[in-house]
Amino acid sequence: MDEVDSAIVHHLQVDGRLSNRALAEKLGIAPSTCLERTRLLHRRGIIQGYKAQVSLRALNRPVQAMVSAQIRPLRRNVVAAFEQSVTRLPEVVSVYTMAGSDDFLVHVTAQDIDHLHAFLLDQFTNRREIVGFRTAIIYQHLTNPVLDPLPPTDPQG
Amino acid sequence: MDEVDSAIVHHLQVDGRLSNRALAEKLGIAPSTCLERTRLLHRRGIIQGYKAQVSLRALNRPVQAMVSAQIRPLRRNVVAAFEQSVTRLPEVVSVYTMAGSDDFLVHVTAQDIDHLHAFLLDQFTNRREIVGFRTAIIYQHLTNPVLDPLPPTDPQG
DNA sequence: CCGTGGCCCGAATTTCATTCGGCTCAACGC
DNA sequence: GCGTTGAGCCGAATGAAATTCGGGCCACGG
Repeated sequence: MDEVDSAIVHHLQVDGRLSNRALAEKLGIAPSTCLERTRLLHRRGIIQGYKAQVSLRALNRPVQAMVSAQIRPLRRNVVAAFEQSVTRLPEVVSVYTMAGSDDFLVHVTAQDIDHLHAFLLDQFTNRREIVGFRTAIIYQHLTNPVLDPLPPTDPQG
Repeated sequence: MDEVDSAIVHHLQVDGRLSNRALAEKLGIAPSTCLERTRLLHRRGIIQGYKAQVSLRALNRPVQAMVSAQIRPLRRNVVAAFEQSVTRLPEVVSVYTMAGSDDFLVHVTAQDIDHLHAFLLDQFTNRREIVGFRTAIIYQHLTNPVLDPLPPTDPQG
């Protein structure tokens, strides 16, 4: 993971369909070298894959909310079952398993407020293990376009 | 946005580097047709781009946290400035602008707990507009691999 | 019945991915 | 000092893919 690797990762985060030749040219290395580097990044699990970014509006999902939930008992199998089943629901974008007063944050999307409400009644109110949840509407979700490696500095410095 | 378009979006969410030929074959259409469809999805803004998925461990960011913050005054320019500047910080993955008791949720990553603490002291404690924030550690972050269009059903049904 | 436009197709061309033999250089042992 | 070894890089050659484009099919409207 030298600086060439970092640059590859950086550029592929900006444009995941960048051609190998174009990438090589950006870095000032030969296409064959670039290909080998990139393949190694895959094999080492540093690049885990590529995904198209899709407009939530176009997917008929303009309403977003964050649901914080507490479940009991907090046993391994209960936690794992909750994570797995909730992640699979089509309305769910992602699930954060948390330390603190909430056990989970669930990012959900829906067609409109009515569907959001129906979803919560069907999927959260009904579950035995959920002892409480709160829903907060998301006005906007901004994402950092690129995550580069953080330098190994001293936190004091 | 017929079912062929949905299938294209679906497959490119699973594998953003799927070749046009392979995609065409999956859908049972000609490569030229598939290319035209896909280009239209780009032009209409339905597919917004492609991003490599990168291991946070490999980027030296094994620690994740969710920071909920309240800012005052809740004026348009203050809100926008906060969103913009925070999203740009390298430790920040994404920023949710919220309705409810918290104004923002900020997903942050750091090398370790010490760096997380230093980051919060530097970037949150110092800001005038932040009147309070709480930090919760994220044990795990699961993501739904695919977001398909939600059907236009009745929420009661 | 006869355009017209939307959508699709397949062949041709250009560009790209991938392979592979060879080069350089630094580290190592003798 | 000197040969060996291995890692990493390069560029030409080959095969595959992206892209273009002329044309076919079909539903629709006059």
